[in-house]
Amino acid sequence: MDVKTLCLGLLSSRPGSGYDLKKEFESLFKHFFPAGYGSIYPALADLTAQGYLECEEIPQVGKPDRKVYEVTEAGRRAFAAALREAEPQHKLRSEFLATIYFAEMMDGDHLKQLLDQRVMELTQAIDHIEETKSLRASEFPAGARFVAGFGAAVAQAAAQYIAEHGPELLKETRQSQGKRASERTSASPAIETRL
Amino acid sequence: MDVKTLCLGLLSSRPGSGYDLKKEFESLFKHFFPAGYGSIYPALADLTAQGYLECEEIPQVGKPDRKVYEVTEAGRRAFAAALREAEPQHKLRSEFLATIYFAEMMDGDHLKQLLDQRVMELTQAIDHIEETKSLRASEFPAGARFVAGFGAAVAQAAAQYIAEHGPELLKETRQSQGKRASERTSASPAIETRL
DNA sequence: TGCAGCATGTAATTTGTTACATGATTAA
DNA sequence: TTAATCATGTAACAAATTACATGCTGCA
Repeated sequence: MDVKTLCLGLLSSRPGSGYDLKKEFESLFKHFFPAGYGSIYPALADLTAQGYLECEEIPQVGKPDRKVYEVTEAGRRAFAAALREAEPQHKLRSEFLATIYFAEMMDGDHLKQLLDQRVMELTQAIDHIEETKSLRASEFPAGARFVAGFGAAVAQAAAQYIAEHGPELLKETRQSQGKRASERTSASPAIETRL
Repeated sequence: MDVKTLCLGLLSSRPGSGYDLKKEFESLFKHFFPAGYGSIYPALADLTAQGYLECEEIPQVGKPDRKVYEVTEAGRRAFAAALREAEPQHKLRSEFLATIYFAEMMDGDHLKQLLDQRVMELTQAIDHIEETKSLRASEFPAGARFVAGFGAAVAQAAAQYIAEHGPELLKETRQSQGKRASERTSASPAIETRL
């Protein structure tokens, strides 16, 4: 399951352009399957070359022709097959957690800032989900509702965990900070930060 | 924050080989920052070339020399800087959610199987976290505890959500399945499944 | 006898991100 | 006048995954 397959799936409900798809990705998949133009446009070109999409070019003034893609019968079958076959992965790559793992090597202010930041992002994600739900209320099928609810529930749990355990972490690391400060060698300015 | 940086960070606590690091990744970062040998070995080579690590080769019989890496002072500073600079991302790519989004196009049995599978994986993840905690109880610093707790809390919430809302989803899609079956065109066998 | 664990690495491939390239319209 | 929206794409780059390549030891 990649961006290509997802484009095909979205176009199975209704035809649309690459630009439209990008917006769908933003509103529907933003938090668990983001995609940029750089993935979407090539995906559409590939799918068309494979005969899974057909493209109608609608001339426009002042902007590039709008290319509206529509699924072919073969495309529909291919997508159904992809859904059937899928052994769907759930891949997380969290620099946030990786950083926090090293909390004891960080200074307290920075750590606090990271935690606050993350809570804010989670809150925003929840708001975004609610917003999408209400904007699209009329056309929100069961799968979409489930997924949106899932995202909100998980984000809620994450935010709650940070709120509950963040202060504790801050306290614990501040103490080891103190210890470390006295052990500290000389100050070391101007370090390149990129490895 | 990439595999390279993380290797440096892990080696800041204690020296070790690529093989050792792989095991650390498995026990500590498995669920939010997995890494294979294919990323770790090149990372160690790069870090050594940059002067952030030093390598001691310990001859062994029957197996390749064990290469034990140790952080240099420059490496320590570089890692501290990386922690300071980081604007850590939290990236999720869930084929699972993407697939579920299209629940209505799937058959009920398959959908149920996907949900059950996911719950099982989440349960396993929670078990794995508990196991790691108890195995390493003695050397589990504040950051590690926070991260482990975070993972468990979020996985718990996810499993709970599926348990609570899965049946509902199954019911809703089974109905539209019925509708769809009557609308269905001809049977279509032997479809290539890879796009 | 066979598998898991120890131990290293390279190379090809896949996938996606970021930057580049262009340019009109409309609302604040 | 400045930013956002509409609208398309390519090319270079980054990063990680997968497959390949090798081979001993110890346990069941």
